[in-house]
Amino acid sequence: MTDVRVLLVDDHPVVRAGLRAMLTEFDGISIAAEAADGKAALNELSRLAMLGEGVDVVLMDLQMGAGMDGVAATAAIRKLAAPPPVLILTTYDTDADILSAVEAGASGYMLKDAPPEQIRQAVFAAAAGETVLAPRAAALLMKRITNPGTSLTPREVQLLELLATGLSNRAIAKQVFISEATVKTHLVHIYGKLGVDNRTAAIAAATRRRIIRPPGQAG
Amino acid sequence: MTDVRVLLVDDHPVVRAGLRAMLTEFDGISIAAEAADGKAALNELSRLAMLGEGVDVVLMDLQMGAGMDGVAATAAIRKLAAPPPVLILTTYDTDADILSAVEAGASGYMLKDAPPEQIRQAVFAAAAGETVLAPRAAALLMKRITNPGTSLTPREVQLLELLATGLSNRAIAKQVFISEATVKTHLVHIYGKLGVDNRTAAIAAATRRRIIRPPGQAG
DNA sequence: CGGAGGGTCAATCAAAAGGTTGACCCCGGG
DNA sequence: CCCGGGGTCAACCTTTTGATTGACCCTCCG
Repeated sequence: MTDVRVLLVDDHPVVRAGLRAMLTEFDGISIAAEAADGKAALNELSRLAMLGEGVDVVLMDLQMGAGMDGVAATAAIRKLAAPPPVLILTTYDTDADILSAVEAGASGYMLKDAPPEQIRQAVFAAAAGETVLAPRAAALLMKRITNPGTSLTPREVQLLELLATGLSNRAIAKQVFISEATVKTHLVHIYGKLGVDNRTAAIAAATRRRIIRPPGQAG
Repeated sequence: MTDVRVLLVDDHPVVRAGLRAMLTEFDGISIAAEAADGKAALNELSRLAMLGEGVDVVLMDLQMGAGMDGVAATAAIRKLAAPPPVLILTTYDTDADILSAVEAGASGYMLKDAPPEQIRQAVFAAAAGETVLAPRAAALLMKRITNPGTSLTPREVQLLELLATGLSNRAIAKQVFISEATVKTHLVHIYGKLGVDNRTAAIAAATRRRIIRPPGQAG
């Protein structure tokens, strides 16, 4: 049986070097190519396809500073003709990260602090078409299925965004042409869903779960 | 001339492997040991010292999930008898990270997305007792010197960080062992310096100016 | 048709945050 | 030596926020 051919996608040269060193030490795994962002990954895939060299697993970081991010890249890869499984290997295990990765079609979700042996097993499992999830990722998905009623409505997300810009309840009310009382009602719902009890904690929680962009970030 | 002996401190096996692979490829650098957190780093230093094997540079990550974090570890190392220079190699370049690292006695501050050649040069520079700073870190420190009046004090930055995690004034007070009154005093100063009038706006302003990392991001 | 869920608003009370003033300590530099 | 900046704390008061309850109006869907 030939090696499992892996495409590394990570914007940090250090991390790529680490994965390369780690994975090439294992029998049965070889690095087909590397890419620093999502676009480069797609380029590599098509380049390798033209050479007749398949990729068995894409090892993808979610957080990438510039260019196409991991979620977009995963979604794009899954739209290819014969898409290889995408195994997410990232630093954070937040709800939004996990959910958006799974939604985008990832075959697995592992954390970078996992021991090498676990990463090795995950690569083989993904190559074999199996799904591999870090414990927290698995737990989250279970919880989502059993208890789907906890997601924020578009309106709540909108208020959350305004909240994060530093506006007061009154200012938010004026901004969206509702009363301050209604703003309060929404905030209570938001706090409940996020499991917090004040606005700054809501911003922190929503930012961490990538429900909203970090305050003050353009876009 | 013998190799520059480096102690790697990072909680991610992948990153350690990457740095090891990257650095050992350069002439004149060898890896003395590795550690997954601050405590382990101190242990390694004392172990190597007993063997008569010095360490020329400690390459330290700031963000480490469990155990002693990078700042505490740096401070602890600088208190040793013949402390090796500590070169911070981290993901973020916020004011808070930079300032606390420099205060703790770091000899340099580099970002993980720096090209390998820059990291190599930084290691040699640190080993030679020089100070190496990423552009943003250098700019921040220059600004501190030329214009200290309008910038936040370390204490204020510290409170700002806690603020951004969603803590109440009382919770912040307990966290840093001061009274709630003092927290309020600091916040008033912070609002004045940032030109805002409430805590959420302060978080937004501080995040936008990269004084603090976005709320909820690991650190 | 009749809920269910989302959005709107109000009244009320309790808690937290914000603004102001004044005070004390410590340290480093003119 | 004294002054200023940073850090600490207190008392007081105003404003904002949070919690609770109850209500009305939509629209979508079984």
